[in-house]
Amino acid sequence: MSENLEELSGRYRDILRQSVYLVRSIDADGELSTGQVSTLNMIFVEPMRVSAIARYAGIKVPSATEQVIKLESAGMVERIADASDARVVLVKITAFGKKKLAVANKRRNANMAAALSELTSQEQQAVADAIPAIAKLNIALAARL
Amino acid sequence: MSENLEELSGRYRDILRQSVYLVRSIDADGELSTGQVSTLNMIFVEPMRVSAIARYAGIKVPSATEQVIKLESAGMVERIADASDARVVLVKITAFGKKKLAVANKRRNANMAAALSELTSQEQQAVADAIPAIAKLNIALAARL
DNA sequence: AAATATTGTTAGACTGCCTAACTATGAGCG
DNA sequence: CGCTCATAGTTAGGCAGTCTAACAATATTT
Repeated sequence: MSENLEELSGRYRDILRQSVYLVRSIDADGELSTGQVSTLNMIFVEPMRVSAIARYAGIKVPSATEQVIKLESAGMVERIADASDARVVLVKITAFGKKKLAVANKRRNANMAAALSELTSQEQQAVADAIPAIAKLNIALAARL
Repeated sequence: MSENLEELSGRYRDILRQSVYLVRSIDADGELSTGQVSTLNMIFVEPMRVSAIARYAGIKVPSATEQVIKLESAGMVERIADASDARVVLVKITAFGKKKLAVANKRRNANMAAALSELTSQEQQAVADAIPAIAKLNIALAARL
């Protein structure tokens, strides 16, 4: 089993690396970068701290600050104060940001759906079945950081 | 079906985005960057052209040239001429490069294998089963570029 | 009240990607 | 043959996104 896991690790890492480049390339010509879409998705429901954004995005706080500044100057988020702690900056999505995000998500999902449609239904099912396992795998990976 | 695909697209993109930052973070403290490991893996068996490296890595030729130059100055690859076409540069891994790659791969695979070992065998199987489908999906994505 | 910790920003540097322009070689065609 | 066009790779310059280190402002602890 241990040997199988080593081998599976290698193959999974390969496919993942490939996916990364492809998704980045395909998303490249949009108005919003991948990181911006992630950030907007994160704060869609409720405002988040800069530090929380950094943690969830897997980047350091100064990098998150930068992203937020860019989004703010584009009018897609606003920085609001936290009532209970004056050090904290809460990042809130604006109506304009929601609109932009919807467009970006739609385009990205359409691209992915078009690619998925070229798979057989068995293959689509295999991808769908793997998602919960990958989610769990990601939690295990995150714990190793 | 179309609606299912949209939904699957969103979920798959989410999980992928998450995976990307996790793998990047986990691999970060090694001596070789992710891109360098990819390149060395590609040319492990036989030398490849710069253009082929670029294509497989999903980057442009000048970026591949850059990577190759770095690997060359680190002594991990050498550039050799193609006998049948003087324009072509073949990139060949050196013994030192193989050694470095083995270390990097071992560490990366160990990290991944440790995470995979926390999954049930059904979940591991689901990941393994999805890999061919994702490979095909990636080809479909690549065709949209 | 003072020392320490936390939150976020600023400054400066680095990596890795891009496009555009260039050199050198090969291929097609009169 | 020699001209034109295509292909392979490099060089140059620029940009986005990340990092660490140092800082300011506020909270918490002692």
